[in-house]
Amino acid sequence: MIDLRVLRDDPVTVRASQAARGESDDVVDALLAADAARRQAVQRFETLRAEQKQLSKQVPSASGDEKAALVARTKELSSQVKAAEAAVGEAERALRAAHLAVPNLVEEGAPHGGEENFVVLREVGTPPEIDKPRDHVELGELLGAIDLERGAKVSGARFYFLTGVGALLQVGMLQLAMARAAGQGFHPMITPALVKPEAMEGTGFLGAHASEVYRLEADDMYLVGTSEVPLAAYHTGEILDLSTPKCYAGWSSCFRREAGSYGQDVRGILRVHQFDKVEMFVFCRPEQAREQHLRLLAFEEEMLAALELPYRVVDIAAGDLGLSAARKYDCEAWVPSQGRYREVTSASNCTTFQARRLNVRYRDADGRPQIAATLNGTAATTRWLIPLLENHQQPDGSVRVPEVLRPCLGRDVLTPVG
RNA sequence: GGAGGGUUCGCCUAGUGGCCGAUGGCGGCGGUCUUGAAAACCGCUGAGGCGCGAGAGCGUCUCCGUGGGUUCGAAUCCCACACCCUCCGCCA
Repeated sequence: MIDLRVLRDDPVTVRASQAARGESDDVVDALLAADAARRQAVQRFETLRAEQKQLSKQVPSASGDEKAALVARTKELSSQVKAAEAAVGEAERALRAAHLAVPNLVEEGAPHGGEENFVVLREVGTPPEIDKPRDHVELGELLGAIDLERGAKVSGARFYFLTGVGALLQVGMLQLAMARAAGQGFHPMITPALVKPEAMEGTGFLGAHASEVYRLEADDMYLVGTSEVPLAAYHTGEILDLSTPKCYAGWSSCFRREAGSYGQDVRGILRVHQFDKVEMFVFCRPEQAREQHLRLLAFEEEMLAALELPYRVVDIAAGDLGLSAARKYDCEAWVPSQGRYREVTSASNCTTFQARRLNVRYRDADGRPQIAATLNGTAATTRWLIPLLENHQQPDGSVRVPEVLRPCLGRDVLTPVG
C-alpha cells in the first residue's frame, strides 16, 4: 500500500508513476475519493460519540426527571452513534479496497514502459563456445542428476527428482549461498513452507498472483511460492530497531501452480511446481533502501561469478514490476542450449509498500514509529542447475565442477553414468 | 480426536458495569548525588486516526486476542471464533 499522505500532498507524483507503468490513474482518483469519504465519516462519528460520552457521564449523578431525560437523550444518541460507526466501517473497507488497487510508486530512474522495455545494465563473463550444446535435461540424464520421467510418474508434469550428483549440486549451491550470506551479515533462517492466510495476504500474493498459489483447503493454509512470504511476515506488527538493517537469508522449498503457463518452458526444470531457494530479505529504514537494493544485487552477482556463470543484469521496466516493487533488477544467466539469457535472480526494492500492509515499523530519531522498507533478492535456487550444467559441459557429456562446489561434490568433474 | 487453562499499552501484573482518563513492578530514558560508576531518590515512558497550529505542541476519537450482542454507559456481562499452553489418546 502506498503512503496516503504522499497521495494527498503530491498526487502528481502518483499519477506520473502510473504513467511510467503504462497504467491508468483511475485507481488514483478512486483512492483519493475513498480517502476523503472516510475522513468525513470519521468526523461525523466522532462528533456524535463525544456527545454521547459526555452525557453518559452525567447519568450517575443525576436523579428523578433530569435523569430520565438524560437517559432518553443518550438512548437516542446511542442508535445514531451505532449507525455512524457502521458507516465508518463501510468507508474503511472501501478505502482499503481502493488502497490495495494502487501499485507502489516507481523509483526514479527505472525504465518506463512494459516487459520489453527492460534495460541491460551490463554483461559479465563470456558465453562459452560450445558446438551443439546438450541441454540440462540431456546432461541431467547422462549424469544421473535429474530424473524427470519418474518425477512425472510420481507427481505429474513439472515435477522431478534430483538424484546423485544432482542432489549434491543443489545442496552444495544452496549451502554456499547460506554460508556466504551469513558471512555478510544475513541471519540464516529455515522458514515454514506453509503459512496462514494473513501471511499470504499481507505479502500481497493473494492479489494478482492468487491463481499461482497452492491452497490447502482442509486447513486453510497456503504453500509458499518463496520464503519471501514467511520472512516478510516474520516481523508483522512489530516495531524494530533498525539502527542497522535486519537482513535474513531464508531457505525453503517453494511451490507454484504455474497456472496459465501451459506449453511454456515445459522441458526440464526451468519452470516447475516445487523447488528450493535461498532468499535474502531486508528490513531497513526507507532512506537505506536503495543502498541495500544494490547490496543484494552485488551479492547475487558474486554468487553467479563464484559459480563461473556468464550473466547479464537487467533493469526491469516499470510496467513489469508487479504491484509492490518500486524497482527490480534481475540477473539472467546464459543458457547455451537456448542461446539466450534466462532469469536466475530477482532483487526487488518494495520501499514501504509491503511493510505498510504488514505493519512493520521502526523508531525514527525522534522516537516516533515509522513504516520500514523491505527488499528481497535471490541468493541461489534450483533453476541455477540449468546454467551450471550447461555452461560447464564438455564435449563428452561430462561437466566441470566450479571450484567453490568441489568440496561438497568431492570431485572436479561429473562424468556420465553407465 | 478428547479434556482443561490462558490471551490487559516491551515483559510480568491489578482490575466482575460509571473516580479505568487502565494499577503496580521490571526494563528503558532523563535528572539529583558521585572523580567516574553502582545504589538510592525524583520525573518521563503504548499505538493509530482525524482536526487545529509555521512549529515544540494542543484538542478529540479509537484500540484490553478477533467479531458480534446486552446497556444511557463494557477490559468487566452474554454469544461465536482465533491463537497459545498443559494433559490424555492416536500416529510419525
